[in-house]
Amino acid sequence: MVKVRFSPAPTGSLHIGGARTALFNWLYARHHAADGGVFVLRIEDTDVARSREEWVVGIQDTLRWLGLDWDEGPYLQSERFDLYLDAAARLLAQGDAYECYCTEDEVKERNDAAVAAGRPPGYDGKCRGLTADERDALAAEGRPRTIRFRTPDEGLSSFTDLIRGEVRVEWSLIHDFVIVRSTGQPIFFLANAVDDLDMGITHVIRGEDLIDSTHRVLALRHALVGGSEVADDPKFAHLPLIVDAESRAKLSKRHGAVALEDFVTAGYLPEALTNYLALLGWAPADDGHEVMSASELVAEFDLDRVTHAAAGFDRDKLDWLNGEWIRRISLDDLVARVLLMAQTRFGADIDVEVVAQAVAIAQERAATLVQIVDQMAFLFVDDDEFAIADESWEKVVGTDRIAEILTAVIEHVESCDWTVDALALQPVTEALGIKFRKAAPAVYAAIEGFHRGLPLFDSMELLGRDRTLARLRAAKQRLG
RNA sequence: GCCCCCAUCGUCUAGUGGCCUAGGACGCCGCCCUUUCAAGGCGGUAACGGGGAUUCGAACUCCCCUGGGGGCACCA
Repeated sequence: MVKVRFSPAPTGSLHIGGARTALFNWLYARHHAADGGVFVLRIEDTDVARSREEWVVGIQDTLRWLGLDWDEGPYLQSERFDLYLDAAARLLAQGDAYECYCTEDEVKERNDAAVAAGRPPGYDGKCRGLTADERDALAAEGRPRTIRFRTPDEGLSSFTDLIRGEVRVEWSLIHDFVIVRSTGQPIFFLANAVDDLDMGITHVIRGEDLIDSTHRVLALRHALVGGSEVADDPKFAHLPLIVDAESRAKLSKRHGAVALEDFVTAGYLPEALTNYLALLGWAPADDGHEVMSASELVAEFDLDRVTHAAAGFDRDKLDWLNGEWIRRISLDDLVARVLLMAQTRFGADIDVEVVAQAVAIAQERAATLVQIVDQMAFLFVDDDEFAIADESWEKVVGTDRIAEILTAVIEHVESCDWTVDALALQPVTEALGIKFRKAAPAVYAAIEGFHRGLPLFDSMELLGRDRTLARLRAAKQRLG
């Protein structure tokens, strides 16, 4: 039996790290389809103040875009508060939890004092031994009340991580923690423990940043179950974190895109993203083949090949993989994906046939969808709005004998029969004694607006003779 | 400060005591192809953090150091 869950907090859009966690869960579930292989989506929105409906929706959209379909859910923890509060009441009755009347500020103050005195921070257990009368008195003062879980004072907490092996820590280092806020809302640890139990989760696959919280969740689970039914504990697998390849620091906006949505708009394919993300912290047994489809990944994925060290996110390799995937999907498929972007950018009325032809040429050379759209832009810009990019114009002006070249090319295009053969410009510049490779950037820029882009023949054909001529003349005129 | 985790080319990684004069991929460099640039083909550069120990033999096992990361909330 295999049942996993991806449980994001809807406090922002799905980012690279979350997507990788979701992917590994999904891969694991699908790989173990024969054993049930259920993938659950659970939204952990217990922090009502920070959670937002739009993120709940956005995360699902992104998961769908990635092709990660779930079998159960989405469950919203905000709709299951009763369950958690019942559990808290039981823990209270069992004596595994107690009511705490310390305010947030007081706890913080005592914490700071402890640190200043060289003692470790953490709740000091002040309210642990409160009598019923003392509690009533504190409540009568109108003090806020939280519920804290009572952790053992000594001994060792340990669990076996599928990736890291035995993980142990001293209980004395884990202080009593809040499981129900003063607002009456449950906290992550509680909801997490209750739900994993209730939903019968068998494997918890998540980021390494959560490894230390595992002890607390497990203690809660055991208290809830009554005794330590360790045999029924889910198996844990903590994935290495994804960091910025350059700085080795946690991935953040400073290092470029981190939200999956940004990669969508930047023109990456879900096939490439899942492929790349899978390779971050995992490698197939035969690491000679890296371009892998989702189904290949599913077939080969397993937790025992997950690496241990933090993985650096390398945009260059993603770009390469994306190009590989652009070349692998069918032309029709690629056209469909590019069309939407192109229409948004150039207008809904653009000629689909022209788009299709441009895509066909770009497919074998581009790295991203945006690059493809960029490269066809010259076809959809009105001639009176067409302008050569500054960067390219500088190159043009810097070209030797540029006026001569443009003049010769214009004359040639005017007099040729506008057939593929007649479009050959190489002899034109060579008649001037100039190698075409020297003259090329200027001609490209004049016609495509950029000194790098689609092949010249095709571009001229797609543009048509009149517009080609108009642009060449405009470039010559701009030279003065 | 305390606790935990981690450590092979710039990056992702293969490697589980001899097959390693350490393999692949991205990047980078060079060449080829070429109506610019790309794409593609071919080739090259480049790593076991340091010190002990175990062993006939260590990238692989153990210890220490160093370095990096994570955690210690009424966030998740």
